[in-house]
Amino acid sequence: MAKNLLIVESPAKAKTIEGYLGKDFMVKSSYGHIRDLVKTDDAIDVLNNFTQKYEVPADKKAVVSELKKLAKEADVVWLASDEDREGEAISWHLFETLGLKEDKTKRIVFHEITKPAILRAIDNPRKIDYNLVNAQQARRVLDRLVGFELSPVLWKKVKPSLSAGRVQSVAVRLIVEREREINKFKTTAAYKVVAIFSTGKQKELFRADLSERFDTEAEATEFLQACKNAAYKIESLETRPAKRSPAPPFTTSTLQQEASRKLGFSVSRTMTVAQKLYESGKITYMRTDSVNLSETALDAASNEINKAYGNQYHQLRKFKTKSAGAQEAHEAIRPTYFDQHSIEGDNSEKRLYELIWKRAIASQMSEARFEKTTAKIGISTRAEQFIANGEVMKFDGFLKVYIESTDEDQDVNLDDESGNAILPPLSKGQDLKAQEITATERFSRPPARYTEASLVKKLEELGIGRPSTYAPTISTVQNRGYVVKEDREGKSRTYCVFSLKNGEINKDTKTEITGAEKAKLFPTDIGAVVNDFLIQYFKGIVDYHFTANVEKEFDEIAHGLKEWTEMLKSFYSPFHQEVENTIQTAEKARGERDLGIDPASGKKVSVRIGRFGPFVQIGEADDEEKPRYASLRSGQMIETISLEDALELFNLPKKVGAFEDKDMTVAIGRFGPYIRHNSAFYSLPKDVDPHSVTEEQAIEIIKNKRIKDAEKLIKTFDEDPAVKVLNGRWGPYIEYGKQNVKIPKGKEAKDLTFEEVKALAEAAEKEPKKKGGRFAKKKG
DNA sequence: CAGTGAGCGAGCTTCCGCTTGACTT
Repeated sequence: MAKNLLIVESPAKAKTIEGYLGKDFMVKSSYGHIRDLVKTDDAIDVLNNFTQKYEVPADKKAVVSELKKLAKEADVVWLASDEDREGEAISWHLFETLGLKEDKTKRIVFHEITKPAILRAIDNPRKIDYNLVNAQQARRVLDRLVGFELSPVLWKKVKPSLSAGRVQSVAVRLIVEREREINKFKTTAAYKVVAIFSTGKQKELFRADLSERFDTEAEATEFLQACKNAAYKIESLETRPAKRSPAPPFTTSTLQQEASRKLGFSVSRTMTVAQKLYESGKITYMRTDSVNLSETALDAASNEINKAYGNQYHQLRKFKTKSAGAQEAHEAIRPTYFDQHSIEGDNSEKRLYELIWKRAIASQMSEARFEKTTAKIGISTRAEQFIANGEVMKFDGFLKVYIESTDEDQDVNLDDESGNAILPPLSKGQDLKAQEITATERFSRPPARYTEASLVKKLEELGIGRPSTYAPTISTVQNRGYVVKEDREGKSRTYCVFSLKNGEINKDTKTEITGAEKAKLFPTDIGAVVNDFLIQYFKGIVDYHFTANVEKEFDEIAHGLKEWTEMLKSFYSPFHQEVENTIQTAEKARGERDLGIDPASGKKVSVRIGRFGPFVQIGEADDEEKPRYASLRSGQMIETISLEDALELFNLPKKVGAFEDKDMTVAIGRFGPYIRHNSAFYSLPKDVDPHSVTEEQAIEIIKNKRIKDAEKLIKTFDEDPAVKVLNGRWGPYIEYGKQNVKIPKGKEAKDLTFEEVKALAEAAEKEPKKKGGRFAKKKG
């Protein structure tokens, strides 16, 4: 039996460390926290110094009983959870739950999983830091109090099953407020002028931008007129060195951002793939806020750079974290072995690994050096100048392996073509010819909608959330129906281009698509209503700085400067009072908005949230004639829908013809337009306008749907035609009434008899639905 | 899913932060 039991949080980490230590050590994992507050409302006794009731959740019982047994047999138990607030609390919970003895327990910490770091830690054990534990308890209790007192207020005043919390409610607020900024944004147009100059020599053409823009068409054309007979001359020429340095190695948040931009991964996909890489020993821990690399890693990176690129490419760098809330219990995310430039695995694993490898290697490489040239070109007839920028790379440095992208790279930005071109040899005073000068109408752009990754970036800047919660938070706000991730089609708009060529000015009108969005976060009506409600009644909680402020107090607790129960008391009593007041005084929030009067009937038109989502109502409940209702379509919101668009929703359902002796009607449901035929539903393809569907189109759509359904169908039964055996995404299944039943292995779907199908369905109904893990998806 | 939108009311929902597999129509 091992004399020493060492407990870490992650099983993959346990395996690695066991390899570093001798057979005297058994290394086990707690799988994160082993206890949590009970799920009920009596988890915290607020009248009695916030005394907490903890329990070991069902899925942790086995871990705890195994650890308990091993701890009893060991001479010394080493608590080696992470060195941060949560890690310290895990050690304390282990100490309490496993019934450890003070004199047989040692607390150790390390920030990197390397042999010297582990051995050093074992040589320097300490005691559990109860100040840090108290800071964690304050954090945990505050989050529970906020979440479990606010959410029920929403159930009463808005809608059941909603939720609010310190983190999620701010995430929703960011998205709601960004959407409103976009809605109220006023686009302005200006003319941007670009010239193509030639030196006179063959093929020596380059581009230069005018230093100013023109607000009106008249000013732009006046400028081009003046250019007709102008002479151009280089008035100044400046060349200066420039350099660019590599970014630090990845943290969770920067990995999520870069994987989103470069690989198109969602935040959760990045984490799933990274988890696989971590478990197979290819990268270090993937939930980290640290940009630090271990000495071992710095050496390995240095060796690899010298070997692969030469030592002029190596530059030792130590990065400091910029994010305020960082706890830095781990290293930055880096490859375990720098000499592995790529790995075996599936495609996404390979790509993510390469991204991590490149970023980590580049962070230890020398800067890239450039020579930047700026030429200012005078116009004989005008005061403005054209400016040409050129850039020549003198030494590639870290750019040999890695170019960091930015959010702006994703947007199509026609204004941003300037910069890095190569200029021909130029000299001061040189005369130039203008081949072509164009003045193009360009529009100002509203702030960008959040992507999952840019929301994570913003949350991290505000110090809200932790590496382990960024991905789950994004799921939560979507599962609650506060936010949707969607593509939206853009609108086309026209713009003018004036060009001066061969002494003539031509006007051209072009069209472009604007406002198209891909995988962006949009608020829903319920998200907006909940947000406004929280801002009205709980301004302090949804304040962008609330987390940062309480974090300061948690830090004081951690340093022994503040009593954790005192901190909670001064927070809780005014907060609880607000909760009580709100329950007493607040009206039910339905997000109602009046749109005006329906010209056809003279009745009031309003929009609000109902049981089935947002809808328009014409007329009022106490009118003699009943009000008429229609659901809003996806993409329409209460706060932005126009009277015209709202009335348009009532032009349907509409008969479009008949097929097989039954009428076909087109209508718009919550999930978009559809055709109803013989009590069946057929969704309209996205490119078909529901208001102008023809009979032929409708028949075509119905036929296509039937063909697709027939392809899925394996068999039906004479005994009950509603029962079907179908081919699904994960193999064959039975559709029996409202439930779908999986077909057990070893059964051929096409050989099933009706009796067998019935038996399977009934067995499935009796069997209580297996619950997934603690993280199984819940229905939204 | 989609057509609806009254009202009653039992019983339920909910937080953030550590961790992995189990699970999916």
